[in-house]
Amino acid sequence: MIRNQIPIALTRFPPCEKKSLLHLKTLHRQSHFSAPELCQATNLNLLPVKTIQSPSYASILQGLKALKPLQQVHTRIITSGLAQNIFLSNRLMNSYASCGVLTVAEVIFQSMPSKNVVSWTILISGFSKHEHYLEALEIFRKMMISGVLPSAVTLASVFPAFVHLGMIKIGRSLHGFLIRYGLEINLFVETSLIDLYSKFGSIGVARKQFDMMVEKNMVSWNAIISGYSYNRFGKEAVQLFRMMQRRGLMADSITIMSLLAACMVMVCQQIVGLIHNLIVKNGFSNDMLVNTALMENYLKHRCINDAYQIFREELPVKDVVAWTSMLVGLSDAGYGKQAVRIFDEMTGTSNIMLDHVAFMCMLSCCSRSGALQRGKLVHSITIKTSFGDDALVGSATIDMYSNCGDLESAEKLFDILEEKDVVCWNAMIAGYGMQGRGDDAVALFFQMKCLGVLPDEATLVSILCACSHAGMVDQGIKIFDLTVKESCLVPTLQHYACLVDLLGRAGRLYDAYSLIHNMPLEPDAGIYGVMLGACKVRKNFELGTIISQKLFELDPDDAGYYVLLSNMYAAAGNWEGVKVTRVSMKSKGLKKIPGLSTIEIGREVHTFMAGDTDHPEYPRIIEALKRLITKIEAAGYMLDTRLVFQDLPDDAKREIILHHSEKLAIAFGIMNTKPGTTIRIIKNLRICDDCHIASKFISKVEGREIIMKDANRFHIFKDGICSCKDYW
DNA sequence: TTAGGGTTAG
Repeated sequence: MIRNQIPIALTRFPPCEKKSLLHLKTLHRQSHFSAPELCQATNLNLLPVKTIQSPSYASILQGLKALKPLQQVHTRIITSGLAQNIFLSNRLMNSYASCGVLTVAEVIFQSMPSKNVVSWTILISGFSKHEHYLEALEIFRKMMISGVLPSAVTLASVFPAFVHLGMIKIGRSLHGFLIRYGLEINLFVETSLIDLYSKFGSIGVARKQFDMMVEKNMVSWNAIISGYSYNRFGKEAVQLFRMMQRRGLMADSITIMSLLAACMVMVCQQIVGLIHNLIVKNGFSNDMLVNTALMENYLKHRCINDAYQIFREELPVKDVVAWTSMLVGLSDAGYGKQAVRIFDEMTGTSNIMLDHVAFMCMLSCCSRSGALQRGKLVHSITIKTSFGDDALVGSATIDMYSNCGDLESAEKLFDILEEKDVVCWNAMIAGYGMQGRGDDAVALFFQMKCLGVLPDEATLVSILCACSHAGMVDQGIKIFDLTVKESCLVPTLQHYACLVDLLGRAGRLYDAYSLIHNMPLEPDAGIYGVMLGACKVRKNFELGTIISQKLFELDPDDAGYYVLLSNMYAAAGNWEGVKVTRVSMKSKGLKKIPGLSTIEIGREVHTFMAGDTDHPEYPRIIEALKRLITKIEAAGYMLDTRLVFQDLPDDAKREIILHHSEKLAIAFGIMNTKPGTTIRIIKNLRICDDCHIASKFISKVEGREIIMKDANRFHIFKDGICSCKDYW
């Protein structure tokens, strides 16, 4: 209604521009007129230059957010000789900054004969809002040097920059500055401080700040709720939300996003449903961001149908984040096949603007599932879209090749990648490590250090694992000591677990045991688990029994440790021990994780489980496997029934061993690939001893290279020999 | 001033 009055208003106030513009300004506030429309309506170019005074320009500029009319007004201001006006220059800068044209804003700033605190603040806020944090801080620094006292608004504008750059000390000292100058009583500044402290992990200080605030608005409530979510205090975030509701405030989309982030760190599916109701009730069902976050929650809680419902129906327009979230969510929740479908849609259509995060996630999915062909496809797309030069995407690609066992491609890429970050080096070191190439891993580690790249926690894990798999005990210990001494790296439990593994695997069980007792950290179940594994490999059943007792005290609900102990008893022929362990496992309702082997044939990923007859080609696979076993038996393979850790008749044991998932996958691979083709298999657990022996024979009689990745490392079987040299 | 997807090991 009001919109229609504008042309009439113009005809009514033709020459008296000041009055008309003031009237237009009022109309503009009421009518939400867009800036270009308003500018056109004022018909600037038809009015004589001198008739427009600076307050009118200031009014026009206030609502101006489109570049073209802004440039027109700017030209007019210059020709009117008003360019030196500090008030108008500030407004101009503000408008250019809002349009994202920071360079012009900066030029105006530089050309101003005198600047006030508002001029500085506008420029700082402009850079900060457009995520140019370093530039924002540099201008702030110059402002302080020139002796201009920042206002509360200036500080509220620089705080986000400190937060994003993780500059905790300066942020805190500025808080002190605020108090000294009595600037802290400002809603904006106080809210910025809540965000600053919670992002720096001081949620208690943030909460104090929040409680102290006399005036609170929606944004302050959102800041503290998101602060709790960010610090993984899901329950507290929800509690504060309830408090907010009791004060009569309605949740906006930001509140809901923060609550959904809180649910991601809680194991409480019910709350997700409640928030879903809130979304519908408060009218956010069409919000893409809210829907994406809700979908992630359903995936996290494995409510896959609800997630699909949102993805397919509530998100008619999906951006790259929605696609990436769906892919990662499905993959993390263990829905591999569904994840592959999303993956294919992402690579198969040009409608999705893939970005570097999407590529990284896609490569990570391929890496985890060993899908080399799909990984190669993503690599080729990154090259075509010039994302290949990105250090982060490059790292993810190297990791994908390393994890899929294609070290040659990993090396090639590693050599040509110009910007190598620490993750790149880690991925390559881990790649060598997983294939037992300890010398190469160590050489690369020292090369990295020579080039000045600082090793991080993951580097140390990777290099220690590499030494462990290669049996390089002394070298590993030396690197551990050196790294801890030279860098500020504080070793974690994971690092000690690697050391225990390094010693234990090499048979130095008592050194490993003494390390557990003497290390500066309290040992956890993970460390004892590694130790138990070493006892099993080294057949030290006495020590193994002691360790397992400790383990069951610390983590009584992990089925893996029971299986390990039971297998150890079985290997020693202690069937009573096996029985007791199995019964105790059953009484706790614990189930062994089934062994799974996957193989990629063409673009299909096939998964096999021992004794699982679901595969459509199962009868053919079994026939092929039988023929294969006869062939390797003729070559000297002898099936060892002692490896079945259950008290069963020999025939039954033979059946079990013959139907292990690794063997099914190998037989299927041979059936479906041309002679001579390399067979790549991924197993989720440690490869079984019999399958290890059988694979060596198969590689020889079939003339095939078999690359098998198990939970620990790669085994490359060729001509009857395994790359691990039977040390794993 | 508050809010979405993030590569490395095990």
